[in-house]
Amino acid sequence: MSVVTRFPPSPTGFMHIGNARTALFNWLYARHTGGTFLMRIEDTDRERYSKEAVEVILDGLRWLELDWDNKGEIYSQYENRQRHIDVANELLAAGKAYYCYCTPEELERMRETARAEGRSAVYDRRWRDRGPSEAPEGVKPVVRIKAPVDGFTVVHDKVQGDVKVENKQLDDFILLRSDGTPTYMLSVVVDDHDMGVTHVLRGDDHLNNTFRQNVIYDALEWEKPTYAHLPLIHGPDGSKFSKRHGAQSVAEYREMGFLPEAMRNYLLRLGWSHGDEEIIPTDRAVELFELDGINKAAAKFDFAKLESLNAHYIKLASNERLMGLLDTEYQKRGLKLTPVTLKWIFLGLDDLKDRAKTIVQLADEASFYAIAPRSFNDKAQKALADSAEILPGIRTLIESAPDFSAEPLEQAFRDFAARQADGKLGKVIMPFRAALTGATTSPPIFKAAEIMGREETLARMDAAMA
RNA sequence: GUCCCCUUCGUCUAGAGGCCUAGGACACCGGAUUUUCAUUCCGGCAACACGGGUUCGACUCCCGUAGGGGACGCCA
Repeated sequence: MSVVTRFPPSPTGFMHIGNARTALFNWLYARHTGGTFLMRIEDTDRERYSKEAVEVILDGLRWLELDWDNKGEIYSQYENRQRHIDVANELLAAGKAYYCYCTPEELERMRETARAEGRSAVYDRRWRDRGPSEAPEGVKPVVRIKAPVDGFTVVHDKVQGDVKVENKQLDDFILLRSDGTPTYMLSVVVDDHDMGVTHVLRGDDHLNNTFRQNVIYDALEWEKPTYAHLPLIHGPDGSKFSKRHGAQSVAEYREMGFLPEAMRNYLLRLGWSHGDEEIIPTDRAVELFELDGINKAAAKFDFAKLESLNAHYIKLASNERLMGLLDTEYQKRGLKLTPVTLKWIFLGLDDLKDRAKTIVQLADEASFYAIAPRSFNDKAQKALADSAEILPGIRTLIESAPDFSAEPLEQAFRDFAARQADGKLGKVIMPFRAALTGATTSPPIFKAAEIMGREETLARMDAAMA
């Protein structure tokens, strides 16, 4: 039987990093097995629903390059609501579900009692065996399922193993609300069944729900999917990953200059492993991804490791792609690139990309090509001042160099340093670097000079000396 | 409170009873390379939560304790 997985986010307005990993795992498993990866939006909560919120999720998925099948169609839980209602009515007709006329106040009291008595099940099943003839006037009932009262239920989970819970911990939960709309618990089961989902990979926080969902599967005599509950991602301090830990949504990571393939590699290794392999590009991940490589314990998010992976993938990225990324980054900054500066950056990229951990950093480091320094930082000023007396000599060097390319230029500087600066290379190179970039750190400076050419180099030198 | 899950270096993890003197990666510290900063390369520091069992032998199996997390909605 072919594998069918699914990713069912609710449109909350942003794509949480944990959800992104869930999507990745579902996608990988489908791709690995040659199965199908489906997309469904859990949009039954109409108050929260908006088209924009859905788009945000889809954008996140597209950015991560996790494509879904079924010709790109997206299932809508809301659109299937009639089917969910029909199923509930079937259960009602079969005597496997019943109307419950409890008021919210009654329920609240039951909750208090349950808690006081140290029970986890809340509802006391008072309407389970009463007929609708006893129904109070004017109360709209909910539909509840008849869950097993005795014994225990076991969930066979691919990650957590066999998890056993006593049935008395569960109560007769709601299928249809008093306004007739289906609850999440019912809808997931029906949709998963109708979509032919064979493997449910989702966050650990759903493990408890699984017991309830299985009650529905059993009542309907449907075959249950294979479950794999993924451990959660925690913040660096071990608590739930929240705003104060930094970026929560994939969109923010994109903003910060992370590459999607780096995100995928990092997220994959957060909770999944294959021996000692660390650098796992996506095609390799598809080849290797098995459920038994999933770890059971929650993992803490580590920005430093993400950055190091990102640096790795930046080095691998083509200069053409990097140019595109830089272009959008500079647009955000309102910095306009001319055909000339564009070319300079492109030529400088081989040196630049070895140094950056993020696209944002890359843009920072490349920006001296785009704009001549308008000011000099403290260290640069000092370098310029310390070498004030030999600045004219450096200028002449630039002006008269017979071959304005990196190596001969460097040789000329070395010779000059030997003659005019007691052999101290730094004394001539640092002010030169400062003049060209406005800073005392930069990519190899003679290469940069070669790229910008004699004219620009001279102009910057003059500006620095002014 | 009740139920469920988890626990190896600071972090992500390898480890399926002897292969473990517990391995790798990131971070950190040192060194080499280098015109700067990086990169790269070499080296170092650093962990089986605790207590009981089982076994000839336990990081690996069992029980308990502690700590962490999750779930207990007419939300999803």
